[in-house]
Amino acid sequence: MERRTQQERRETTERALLTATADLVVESGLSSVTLAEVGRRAGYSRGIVTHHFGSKQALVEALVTASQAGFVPGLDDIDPGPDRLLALVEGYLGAVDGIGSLSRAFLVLWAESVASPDLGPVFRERDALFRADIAADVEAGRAAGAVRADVDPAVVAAIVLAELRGLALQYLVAPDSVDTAAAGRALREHWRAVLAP
Amino acid sequence: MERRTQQERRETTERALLTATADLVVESGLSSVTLAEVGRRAGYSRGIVTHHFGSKQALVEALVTASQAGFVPGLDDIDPGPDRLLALVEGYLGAVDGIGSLSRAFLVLWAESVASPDLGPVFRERDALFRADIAADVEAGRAAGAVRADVDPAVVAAIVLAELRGLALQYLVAPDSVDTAAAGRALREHWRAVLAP
Amino acid sequence: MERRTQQERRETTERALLTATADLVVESGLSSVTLAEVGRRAGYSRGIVTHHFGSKQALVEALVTASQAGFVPGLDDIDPGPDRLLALVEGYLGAVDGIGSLSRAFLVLWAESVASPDLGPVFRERDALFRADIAADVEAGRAAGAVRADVDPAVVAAIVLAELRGLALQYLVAPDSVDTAAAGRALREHWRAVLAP
Amino acid sequence: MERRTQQERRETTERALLTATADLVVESGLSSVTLAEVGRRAGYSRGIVTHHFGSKQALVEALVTASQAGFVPGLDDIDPGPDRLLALVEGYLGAVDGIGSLSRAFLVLWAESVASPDLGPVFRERDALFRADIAADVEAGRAAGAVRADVDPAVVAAIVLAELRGLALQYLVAPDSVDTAAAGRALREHWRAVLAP
DNA sequence: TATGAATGAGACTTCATTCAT
DNA sequence: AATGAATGAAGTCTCATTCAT
Repeated sequence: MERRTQQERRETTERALLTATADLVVESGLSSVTLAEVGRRAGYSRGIVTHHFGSKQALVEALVTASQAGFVPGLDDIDPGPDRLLALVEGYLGAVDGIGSLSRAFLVLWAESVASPDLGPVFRERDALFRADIAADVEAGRAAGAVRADVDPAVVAAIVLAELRGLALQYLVAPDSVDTAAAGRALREHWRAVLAP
Repeated sequence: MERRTQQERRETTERALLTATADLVVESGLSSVTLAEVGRRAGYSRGIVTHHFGSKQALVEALVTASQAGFVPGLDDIDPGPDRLLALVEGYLGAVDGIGSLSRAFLVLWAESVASPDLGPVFRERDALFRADIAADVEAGRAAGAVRADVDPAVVAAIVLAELRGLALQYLVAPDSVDTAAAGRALREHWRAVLAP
Repeated sequence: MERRTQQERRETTERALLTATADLVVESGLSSVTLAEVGRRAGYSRGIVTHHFGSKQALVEALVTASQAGFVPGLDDIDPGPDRLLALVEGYLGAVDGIGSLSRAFLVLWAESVASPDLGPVFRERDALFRADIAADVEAGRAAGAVRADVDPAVVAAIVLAELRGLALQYLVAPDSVDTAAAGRALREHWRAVLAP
Repeated sequence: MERRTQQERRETTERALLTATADLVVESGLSSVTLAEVGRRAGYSRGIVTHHFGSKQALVEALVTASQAGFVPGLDDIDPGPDRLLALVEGYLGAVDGIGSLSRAFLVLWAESVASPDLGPVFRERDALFRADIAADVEAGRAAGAVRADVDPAVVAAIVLAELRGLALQYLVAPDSVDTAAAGRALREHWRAVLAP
């Protein structure tokens, strides 16, 4: 046992608890995760979660926050427009098979949020932001003449969101059933062709 | 009050219980549905569900079975091939805004099955069948020269499944956020263009 | 086991639960009463209290209500005035050594309500009513010339309340330390002498 | 910041902790006082109480001891007899509205001790001493011919204890409901009249 | 001296299930 | 067929206590 400051101990423990929670969420869903099991999985006691987060609700909120990091690096460096959309599609699906616990948990929580009064609002808002970004890409393309005038940005946004989350979930629950990288390349071509003037 | 046979009374009650369960699943998710609440919502007492179905597990299984009816009528009359795929895409998304309680519950259960050891296998299998049907359409089209040779049927199947379920769920949780009928028409055009030789 | 209606079963059980709760409150105080122990003491299971009352709070409220019956019979037949006050004092203290579980629990709850945000308001209100009744007796006596003009009804009321509850509690916690019947007779004489014009 | 010895710092902290405990006891009762809240209220951390007192039990014992100081100054200078009793009654009730945290906590603890296996014995013993003092005053008066022969010292003692504690508690929970100073003067007159030969 | 991380016993509550009515 | 009384397993949360910093 090394000497560590209280601050370090706290951070180490909380990270371990979030990771354990993420793993359990992916394995069996949020509602069947128990605080005792999270503590045990993280290598601590039954009461550790309450000690650190105060309640299950607060643990889940911390997990949602921690899991929200987008997993396409470098995307923010690209200006809004069709190229950014194409990079997002291929990048997202290309990264799916290497994502960590937290990102896997994000996908599961997104699915479970569909009928959850607690999670619902959070993910509704996040989906709206996601769609707004994509719609902005389409709008920018139309304004620059790089995208056909008759495509509806809102419809494109909804379809892309459906494709990315839907494929990622299929891969998550049955990795052998779908080649996400190939799907990413295919979708890049689709959208390139469909959006081109 | 008409006279009815015992059989009829039983069926009426069970249908009411399944509908009540479906509504509750859509409202707040399967895990927060309680047998007492199902009975109350259906207009009966706390014990009615156990009396009819024996256990919660049996109720859920009955709901899953009852909710599985595909909601694109007439699809079985079309021969496998790209036309059937196009009809499915447009028909599915065109029907989304009019589906009943049971079909809405199916979508929610599908989402919740992602991390559920109980529901998971059932929906995994159903997804596989869905993809197989779509892949068969693509294969048939390739064999007949009506589809480009370089499209991968499995990739198309996974993408279409993602699009349909993903858009339906977006509509379910936020009806104002997506125009499913427009998305259906757009996707029909996409696939027509992408699959054409 | 006799046959009984559901209604009878429910009433029998609830009465048993309230009595068990009262006994436990007298023995060790409200805050150390557990629902499991109440169930066990009443001859039922751990979960029976929640089944019948829904929560500990509701059980306590039911106990407070059930324990509030005044324990001086026939007092309501006497008109307001000093005679009623004298009858109350002697009757109350004469009855103390024969009171049942519920009335004993009432005394304990009154004592515990002193610093309890939950019980406090209920007993504050009840004390106010008690004092109002006594003050009314004094007022009526003054109006009729049967009580000295210079006694303050509010002061008398507060003192009588203090005497009755204070003596009853002393008897409850240490029956050998105080002869409540003798105290009742003595107080009757005190008040007769003090109130007389 | 003055320099102080370790001893002084320790005493300052412990006094702050006892005062904080007393305030919390008055506000919401002993059983809902938590060590963490005591520490916080006193301006320290969660662990401070354990650090100084070792356990909750020890804290409570220290509070009971510290709160026991009688609050009628000068009483010990009067010889046993009816005059001392009269001075006690009027002095006690005259001082009630100015007592500090610790004395308020004493009253609350006395009430809560009614059904507390822990506190009970301590306060039983203290009540017995209190009654013995009063009974001694009555006895002394009878021996000196200053008190009627037919009064029972034990009965007087129990009644006086009931009156003082009962009125003090009424004032504590509802200061507007009782004028303790007026009650003190009234009771002094009562007892003077009742005890006189 | 003081803080606060970690533990675990024990409480309340929910809820599927069993069974008498 | 239907009700609802009773059970008990399992979860969340509180909190005194121990111990590292």
